[in-house]
Amino acid sequence: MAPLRYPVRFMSCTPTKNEHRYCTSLANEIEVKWQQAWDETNINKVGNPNDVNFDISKPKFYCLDMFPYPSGAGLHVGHPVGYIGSDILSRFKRMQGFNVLHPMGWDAFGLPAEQYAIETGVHPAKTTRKAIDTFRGQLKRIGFSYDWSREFATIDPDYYKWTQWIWLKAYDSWFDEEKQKALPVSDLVSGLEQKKISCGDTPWNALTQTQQDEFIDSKRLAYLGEYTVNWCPKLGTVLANEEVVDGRSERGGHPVVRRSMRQWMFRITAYADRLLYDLKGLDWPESTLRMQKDWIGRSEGADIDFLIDGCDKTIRVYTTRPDTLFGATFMVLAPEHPFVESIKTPEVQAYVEEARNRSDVDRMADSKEKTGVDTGKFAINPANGAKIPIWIADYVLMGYGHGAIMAVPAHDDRDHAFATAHSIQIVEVVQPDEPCEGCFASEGVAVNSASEVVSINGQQTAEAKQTIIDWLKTSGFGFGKVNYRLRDWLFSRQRYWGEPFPIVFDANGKHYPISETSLPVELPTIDDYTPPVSDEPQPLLAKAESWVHTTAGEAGVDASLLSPDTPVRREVNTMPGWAGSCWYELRYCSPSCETRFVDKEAESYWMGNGVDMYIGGAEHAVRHLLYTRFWQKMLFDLGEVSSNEPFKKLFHQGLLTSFAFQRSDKTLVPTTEVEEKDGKYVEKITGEEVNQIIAKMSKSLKNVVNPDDVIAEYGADTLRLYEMYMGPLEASAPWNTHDIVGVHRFLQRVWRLGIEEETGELRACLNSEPNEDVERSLHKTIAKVTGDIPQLAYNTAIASMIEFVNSATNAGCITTSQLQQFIRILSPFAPHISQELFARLGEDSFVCSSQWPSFDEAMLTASTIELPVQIMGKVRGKIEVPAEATSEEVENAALADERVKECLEGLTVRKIIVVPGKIINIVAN
RNA sequence: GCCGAAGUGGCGGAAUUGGCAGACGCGCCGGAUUCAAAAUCCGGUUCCCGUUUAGGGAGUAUGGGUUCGAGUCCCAUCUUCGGUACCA
Repeated sequence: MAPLRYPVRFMSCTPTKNEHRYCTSLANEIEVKWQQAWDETNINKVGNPNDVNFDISKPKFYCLDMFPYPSGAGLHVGHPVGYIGSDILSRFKRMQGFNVLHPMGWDAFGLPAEQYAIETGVHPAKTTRKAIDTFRGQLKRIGFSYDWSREFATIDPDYYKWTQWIWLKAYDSWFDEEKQKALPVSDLVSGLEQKKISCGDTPWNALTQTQQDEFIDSKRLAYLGEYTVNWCPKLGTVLANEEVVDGRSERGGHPVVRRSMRQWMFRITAYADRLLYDLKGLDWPESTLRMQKDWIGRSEGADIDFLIDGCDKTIRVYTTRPDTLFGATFMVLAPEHPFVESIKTPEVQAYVEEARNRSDVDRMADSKEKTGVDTGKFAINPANGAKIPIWIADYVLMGYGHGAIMAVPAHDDRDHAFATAHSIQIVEVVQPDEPCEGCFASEGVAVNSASEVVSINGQQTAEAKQTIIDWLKTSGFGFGKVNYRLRDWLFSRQRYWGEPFPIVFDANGKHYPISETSLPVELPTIDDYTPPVSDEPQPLLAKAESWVHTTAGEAGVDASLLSPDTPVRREVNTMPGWAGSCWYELRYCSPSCETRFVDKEAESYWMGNGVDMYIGGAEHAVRHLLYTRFWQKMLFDLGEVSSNEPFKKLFHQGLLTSFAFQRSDKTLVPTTEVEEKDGKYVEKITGEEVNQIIAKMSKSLKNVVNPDDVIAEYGADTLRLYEMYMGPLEASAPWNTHDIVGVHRFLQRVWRLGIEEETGELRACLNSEPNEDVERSLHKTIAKVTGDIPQLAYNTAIASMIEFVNSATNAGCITTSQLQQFIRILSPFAPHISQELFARLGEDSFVCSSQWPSFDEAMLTASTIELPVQIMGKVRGKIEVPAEATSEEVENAALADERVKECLEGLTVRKIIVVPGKIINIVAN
């Protein structure tokens, strides 16, 4: 029975008495020694513009990793992939003379710690701090060159003080549509007072104080809005759509009700256009730009008002196809549409009730089957006066457009399915240019689209749209409209473990901000983390009663807003997990600044045109990046930061996968329950054959590899090298324990280039004359690595270094200077072994502070080159020519070649193609 | 369904603008070293035919096309992965 190939580990070297070989124990010894030395000398600490010894004339490079959520389980080998990538780039840039900002911190608010607190009563801060210590220890052992003096966690009061401060900024700002930017609320008020800004039909000074407050509140970038949530009274919490299955909580199966709650929102939709437009200037992966565009979802169309038959009300719909107005044979309202309340028939009420308690996910799950109910009411098509029935159906969503549509069954798949299911009339109004099957939803020529008031017959779709929009405008039935899929951002969470909102409510429910000087609003400690069971949504924080109920003065509300002894109630919702990660890239510039969220000068130096390289997983391609961009733009508008976009260049590292095993019914078998038999994988217990598949590393699959184990086995340098050698950094690749030994052997050969293994002394031949081939190979390798690193093409850079070491090994000698240069290009990848060899070669300084080697262009080309000769596209021979040979000389040399002559016998040469330096192709028949 | 990315040896992968397909590593095979093993070193390793050699043929998911020449460009199809999900 063969042993299982995975996850059994292989010893890199058998325990040996030879302590001078680069084996497990020596690697670990070297690594720990230098890590301590780097720590003690603060070698990776970088200053700021105003610090002494800071050379501001050097170019800057801000290289940022997406900071991790420190889970209790610690790191697995997938975590460091991106970090190794950014570390290599940072080290390379330092050696090239850049000031490099390369920080690390912790995205530390999060659900797991709160869940754990609920189960065990341990304060989330305690759990989280412990996890951070574990993570930090693991990261340090990999030898990353982070400037640890800049480390912080989002749960630090010193940090979330400023998260709260930024939120207050948003609360105190509004979006000026005309100027397309955020401005302080005070500008809005003075604009209203000076009548430069209108607040509707009633003049500003005729409004009551309450009306004025309401108007202002309706303009704030951070505002209170109504939002439908999944409330689970039993769990005492709001659940995400995916956590609700069939109207019950996924965990525990408790009933979930959908209800509207007043919650803090961000007016991100105001920035939709800018968030979309500014994508143009970003050096980001194309796929991520695409996803951001789709998420924002800009569309052009028209708002159209339909009169209701028999009353003077109208219902507004949004459509991207105003040209199909004549084909609108019915109207559909979302169940939550305000007009629905006025319809009291039992069928409608039953349908609405049922739809309300279906989550969005459920509604979409059975999207094939279109349910709905007829209201019995009619709307009037403004184009032709036709009476069309009004239906209610949950395929129309309240959250998009106006929650109402004009249904054109002939030219929309969903409307078509609905009309077919409910036997509603279908009228064709667009003719395809070429005949087609089924429902025709694209562009063509308008037909059946004429009435006394407007006609578009014969017009192409684009023209027809414009005609209808123009007519809508003149007739007053509507207007052209740009719409977005993006919605305002729900920023309240009914959790304990998050940033508290710096705001309080008086007895009337009116809100007052806490003054800047009283920040941070710290989380109170509570004894019991079990959520309150209640029908009325009550976040966990509500349990801290003495904290919640306080006075304006105690809470820190400015006395000019509210008298200090006024009783107030604190906001008991907290901010979502995204909050802390929306501006952390700014804080790293000056993490201990006490007077500002970021020191102005440090910010403009490091963030001048955004982060130069941001590396992280594609799973954050939409939300984190969009939210951070939004905060950045807000702060930019308010003059707080110098850059309009936070991340100039973005890179996604690939997912590190691992082997897992699947039964024939596709259920998964833990790796430990599988063994290899005659080249097949079988489940130990049953003996059944299982399939080897590639899957994410996860606890449940028991296929997680811990970096600590790999380091104990091979050392951190080998781990780093292996993870970078697996394939392109952006691609996913399966972890294969087998392959690690390859790069470990490479390091052993590197070691042997300099060190006599028997004695541990430097090799005698280091003082010999340089070998010409080795010298050429070195220059080629320096050129290759220098070119590959900025592109993060580490796998090919490593391959070329392996080639160099192989050729130097074969040559039998290398000079001190050659080895020293090679060590410098190796050092970003394998910093420890490089440092050790660097020191042994007699250098006092650190290799990471040395200069990046240069190469001689002239050494890259050989004096003679070998060219393949093709005849009719097949290689038939090779010729050797001087590198500078002319096409004619090359041609003659090719025709003179014996082997070529042989192959050309009996053929007539028609044409000869010479590609200089590449190939010769002879066309003959 | 829609959008995006990708399909290359036994495996991970290389091939910068169309120019010697399979660099480099793993594994495997053979050899050296060793009492033996491990480790290390050297050589070989896409497949098929040719007993060896010389050589020949096929080959980058599939089927077509453009070109002197295609992994690379164009069209169609299939598969896998990721994102998204009735957005009117």
